[in-house]
Amino acid sequence: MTLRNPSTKVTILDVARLAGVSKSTASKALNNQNYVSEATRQRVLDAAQKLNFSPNKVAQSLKQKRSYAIGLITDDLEGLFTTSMLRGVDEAIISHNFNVILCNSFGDATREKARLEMLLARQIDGVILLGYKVRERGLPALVLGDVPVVYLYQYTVLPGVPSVIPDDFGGAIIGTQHLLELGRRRIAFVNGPPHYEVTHLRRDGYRHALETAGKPYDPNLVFTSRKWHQNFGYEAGKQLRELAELPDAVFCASDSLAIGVMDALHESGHRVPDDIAVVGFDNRPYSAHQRRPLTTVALPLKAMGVLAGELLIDAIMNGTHESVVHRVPCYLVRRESSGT
Amino acid sequence: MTLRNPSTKVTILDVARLAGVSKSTASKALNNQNYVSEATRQRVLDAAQKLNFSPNKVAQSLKQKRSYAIGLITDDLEGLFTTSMLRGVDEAIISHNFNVILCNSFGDATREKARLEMLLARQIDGVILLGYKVRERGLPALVLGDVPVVYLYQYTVLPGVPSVIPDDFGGAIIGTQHLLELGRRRIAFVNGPPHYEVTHLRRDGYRHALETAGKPYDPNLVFTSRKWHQNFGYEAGKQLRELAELPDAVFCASDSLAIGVMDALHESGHRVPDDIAVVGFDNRPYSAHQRRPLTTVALPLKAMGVLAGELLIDAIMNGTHESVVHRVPCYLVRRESSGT
DNA sequence: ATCTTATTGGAAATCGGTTTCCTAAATTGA
DNA sequence: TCAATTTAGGAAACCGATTTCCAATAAGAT
Repeated sequence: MTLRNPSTKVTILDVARLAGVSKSTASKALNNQNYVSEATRQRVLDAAQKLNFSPNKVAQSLKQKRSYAIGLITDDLEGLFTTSMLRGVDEAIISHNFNVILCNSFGDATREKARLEMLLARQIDGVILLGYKVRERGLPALVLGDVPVVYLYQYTVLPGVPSVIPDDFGGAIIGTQHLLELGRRRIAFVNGPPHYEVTHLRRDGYRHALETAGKPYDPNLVFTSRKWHQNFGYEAGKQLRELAELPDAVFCASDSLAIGVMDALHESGHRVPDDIAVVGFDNRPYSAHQRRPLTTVALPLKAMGVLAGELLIDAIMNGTHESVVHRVPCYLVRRESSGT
Repeated sequence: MTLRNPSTKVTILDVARLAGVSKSTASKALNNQNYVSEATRQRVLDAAQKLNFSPNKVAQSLKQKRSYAIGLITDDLEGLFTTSMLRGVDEAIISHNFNVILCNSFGDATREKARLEMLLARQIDGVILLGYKVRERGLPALVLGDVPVVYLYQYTVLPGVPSVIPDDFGGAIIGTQHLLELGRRRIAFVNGPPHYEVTHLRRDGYRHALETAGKPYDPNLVFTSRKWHQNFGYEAGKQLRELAELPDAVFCASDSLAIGVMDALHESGHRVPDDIAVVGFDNRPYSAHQRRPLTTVALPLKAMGVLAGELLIDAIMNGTHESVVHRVPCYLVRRESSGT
């Protein structure tokens, strides 16, 4: 495709000439500035329209020292969660006429530094650092000037830098309460590996919801699997079904674990949700398409992206930096595995 | 984070002054141009180093009329496939010192046009259109000037525009041959909805591989499901297990279908892969974590992204536009569901 | 009718680089 | 030794906008 498009080459000078005014007047008219009469403004606007004029953003950036672009560095572009957040960020900032410049650092500190430097050379107005892995603290401070930063899906201890993460504790409460409201009495909990912080938060939420409802927290009903994989959920499910008295519900710290648990229950002839209700956590895309579609506590990924984008825009426009950790509430997605 | 970073504000003039030369000489020295003595070049380089100088890309872009940025518009940022391709693109172009500006069009033509115009205003050097949905042909031609375009994961009929798609036909041959090589004789095929082009390509590949091996193509062994979901694979699996003589292998047109099929087989006590081997198509992230990890024909998503990036860079640098459809070969991922 | 004060619009500077063009010095050739 | 050529480096134009500053005109006040 090499079709000539004249509009690409139209400059403000062409518009000015057609309107019979100077470059500066044209600029003022186009930017709704004062000191230009309504009549000439209209002439300029008409001329711009006629020529299909679109200002060269590069030239604008150079003069205004604002590029209307933000950099987004992720350490894992293949991650399942990344994209939803990306989409949220894009949605939030595009409405302010900003754009995202995307980079993948592969979680490598050297590469991350190189990307940051490249982004700064492009005069980006802000940065979102999206990632799972813990970033070496202080690194961005080394490179960044007065460019605001927001951490997404990750904590930071840097002063003046907000971070946006899911409210795992609250999410676990939502999941547990859902089961309680359905009238379930003995609710087991299948947790992920203990070296993740989320596992503690989710278990605490489960416990909190139980105790708030006046139910005792029974450690015998809590299972811990070594990994997040479905296979480990299957193992947990096998343990579960060997309990003297089968619980009437299981809350799992992830969808993959929940699917494994359902698999084990199905194998032993237990019916989901009739005999035992199952609720997961994360809202993975495939969870809707299980034989028994999975009720789950969804991570507010898109909302997190939107919030991160808005925080950044706010910091750029109004200079507001607060090192607050924003925990975005999770929400329940009801499907068949928990009954009705 | 509002730490002051002096390096951001260093201009080439500062470098020139420190080196005791003019702006123009400094520029020539930094860009390895002729007409500058080795001694002064060294002085300039040293000065630049000392001041930690990094040229303002915006200013460079303005003069050079090249932004070293490409636009990538996707119609589905949440799609599971998108990210791997994104990563490939990023990897390919970053090595040429280009960056990706990312936009989501949600498959909406109006929005896509708006994004394209914004990207063009940013003086991007090329565009990758990534998407599932069929794009209204001619649209980009309307907006784009002489900016090269590459279609990714999608055909185009536009002249001079290359597209990069997976080789579904070849992939189906690979999957079928794998089963043949394992000694399987009666190989069934579970296909997706017939209104997709891939379903025909994949079935044709299956058929081609069979016939090349001297095996007859038996329509009774071919099942067509109405949707791609796992549940529809489960239904196909139920039909399959009611055949008078059970096949010793099933090749499925997608991983989700394959997982449903395995589910049905497990339910009726058939063992995978002992009684019947199962191979999927797509290599979805979750396929590795099934109770019986799924052997599958992987879509070369990252490689496709890399190729698209390289084609675009080539078009930008050397002006090579060919409207070729590049079919990138799929590859086999061996796991337990097909045995060893 | 005259002086002041807003309005309006243009000339020129600016952003930070690259590139063209020109001059002075050094080198080469006859 | 002197003209012709190369080489090195600087002055200035340029990319395409915005923005400051200034001048001309119109409006308002006395």
